[in-house]
Amino acid sequence: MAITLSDVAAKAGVSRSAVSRTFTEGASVSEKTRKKVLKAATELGYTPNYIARSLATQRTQLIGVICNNFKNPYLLEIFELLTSGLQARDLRPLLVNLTGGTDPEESVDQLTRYRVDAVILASSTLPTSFAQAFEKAGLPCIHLFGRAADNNNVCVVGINNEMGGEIAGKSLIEHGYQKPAFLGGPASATSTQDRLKGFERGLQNRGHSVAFTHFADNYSFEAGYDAMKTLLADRRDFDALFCGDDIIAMGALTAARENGICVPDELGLLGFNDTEMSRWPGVSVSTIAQPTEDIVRSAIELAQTILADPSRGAEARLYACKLIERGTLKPISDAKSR
Amino acid sequence: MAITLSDVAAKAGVSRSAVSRTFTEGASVSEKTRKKVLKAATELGYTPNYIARSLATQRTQLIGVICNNFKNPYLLEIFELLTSGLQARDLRPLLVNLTGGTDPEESVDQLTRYRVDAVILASSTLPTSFAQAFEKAGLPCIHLFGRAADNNNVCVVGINNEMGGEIAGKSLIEHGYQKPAFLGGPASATSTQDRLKGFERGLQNRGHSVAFTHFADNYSFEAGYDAMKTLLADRRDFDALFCGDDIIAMGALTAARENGICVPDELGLLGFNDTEMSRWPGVSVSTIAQPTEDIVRSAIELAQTILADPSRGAEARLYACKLIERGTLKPISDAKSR
DNA sequence: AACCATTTAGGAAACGGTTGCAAAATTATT
DNA sequence: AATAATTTTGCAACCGTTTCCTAAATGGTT
Repeated sequence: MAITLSDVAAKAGVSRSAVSRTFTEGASVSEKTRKKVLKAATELGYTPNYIARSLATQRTQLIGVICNNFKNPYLLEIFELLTSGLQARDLRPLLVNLTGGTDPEESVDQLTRYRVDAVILASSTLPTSFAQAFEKAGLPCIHLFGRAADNNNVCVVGINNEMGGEIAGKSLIEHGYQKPAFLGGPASATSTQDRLKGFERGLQNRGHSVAFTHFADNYSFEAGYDAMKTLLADRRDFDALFCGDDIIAMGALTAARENGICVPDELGLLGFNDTEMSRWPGVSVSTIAQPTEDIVRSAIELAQTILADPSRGAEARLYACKLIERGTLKPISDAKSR
Repeated sequence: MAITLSDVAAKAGVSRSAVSRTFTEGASVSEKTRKKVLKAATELGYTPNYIARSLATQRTQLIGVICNNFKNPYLLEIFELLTSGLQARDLRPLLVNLTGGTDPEESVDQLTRYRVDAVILASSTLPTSFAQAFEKAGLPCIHLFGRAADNNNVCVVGINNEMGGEIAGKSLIEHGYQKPAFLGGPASATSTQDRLKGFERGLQNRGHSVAFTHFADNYSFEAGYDAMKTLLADRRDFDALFCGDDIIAMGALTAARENGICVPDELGLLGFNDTEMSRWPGVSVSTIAQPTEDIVRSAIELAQTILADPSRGAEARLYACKLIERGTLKPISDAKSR
């Protein structure tokens, strides 16, 4: 039923090689035969079979994309960039959802079977060992938003989370808060760990320290909301909260308002990621922005580079992040801070 | 470098067929050879090559998934269900992002090249002609949340949008609103068109009519917010608003509050989809729920059924939807309505 | 017109599996 | 123990491409 190369070759009166070449970028065919082939191909309605091609070329143009948090709208922004970026380069995303069973072996197998050219790990909560499992299996892996440990051999594209935390700490103090606390994502997430570390440093540099640390169960509204409720029920003493993600900040903000707490006067709130939601009128949470677009683009480019030259070593590309001031921070006091 | 079937066969001292059979569900191999093969395979670290297998079997186990609105968090809920549902059945989603250039031909080509077994069109805004383009190309297509036109030959799994609209109309009246208006998604979306139709009918049945209709540019917070701002600036006369989606309702709600309008007393608000966000404390928008989980599961099952029996005709599976009462509708007046 | 340098074309062997078929091995039946 | 029925095995062809290699065609020089 399906039209193949041979059908086109027969109809055009040329060899199969000739047909193959017309559909291969940069192959040598005369203008005359190309015309003939193209004509026959459109008449027959031929579409090249990339599965067969992949078998012959040992390249699938498939990129495995691994995700594990579908509760965070930020993922959607990443998806949008990732999918459009990949397909603009003639690559196709093959999705793996890790929610539920987080077994590296299983997902490695899934993707190896399809011989994906590379894997993009789109998660800040997975340990570096996860990415290494892919490398070990011979799959080039790029850990998007991962931690750039110095001893490992896997590519990372993201930000310096410690720096992000430091900026957060510095900013809260500058905006006149005295007892800043930390509400991270899950304690096991490297992003949370690193942001906390930087946060502590940022506060110490200014002679302060973190009031307390608390971890939400995951990066979601609900987790942020519940965590804040707990903090308030426990009557914890704090006047500012650095949250591990905008969605957590959003949950915390809602809980705070429900308890009649005035943001930003009684409580300063800082999120992370500068998601679209944080910009919404009526929400307007101040946040630490990472250049998501640059990061995703860079990751895709890096993937291509590695494919072109597999001997290339691992590389970390870390971008700077910056404070975005919105409604959940009180204005910097006229004292000569800064 | 990569281990192949032949390597395993050689090591195990059996034929290539024997190895193939051990890795094929339900093929005939003796326990003895299976053991030998498995042993050799694990020692060598063999992983079957699904690309090669696909070429031989004419089945890729790939399902094309097409999306076009990454601004709506509802999509994330769908993704979660879709990806986990597919991989539970040993199918893999191959993503196509339609945002930007919405060219059917192009995406048909992309997916035909990879010989996906079927296509799931996850969008309520695309015309039915889009789905038909896939069918014409020989790709079984399931239009998730699509319109079930009676004359077409493509599968649809979703809800009866007219019925959803009718429930909305009925509910607004029952809750005591007098001048209900309609704020849909883009006017070109079949879901919006059908919901409007049902809405009008629902109102008429109770002796009312729609105050006016307005269409947001797309299914997004921003579009809902902007639309509401326009309506308010124009001093439109309405006391209830049926929105085409929760995210639009959310934008509208925010705009209304900014203008000091009291919801639900001065303005009733009704969303659609019962998204997680609509349940958030502090948001709590009343909404029309569709059984998303059932719908997605059903779509996947239908895909499998069609694959098993390609001669099967098109089929529409429409689910009922229902009102979820939350904070944006005033309580039903003690008058004897209902 | 004869020669050489370049392009272009075709044949055939991969790529890594599956599967129909016939032969071999096993098990069941008498 | 011989035979029949059944299961297991291996061979070889095939799935739809690419690509190396050699041969043919083309074009440019003298």
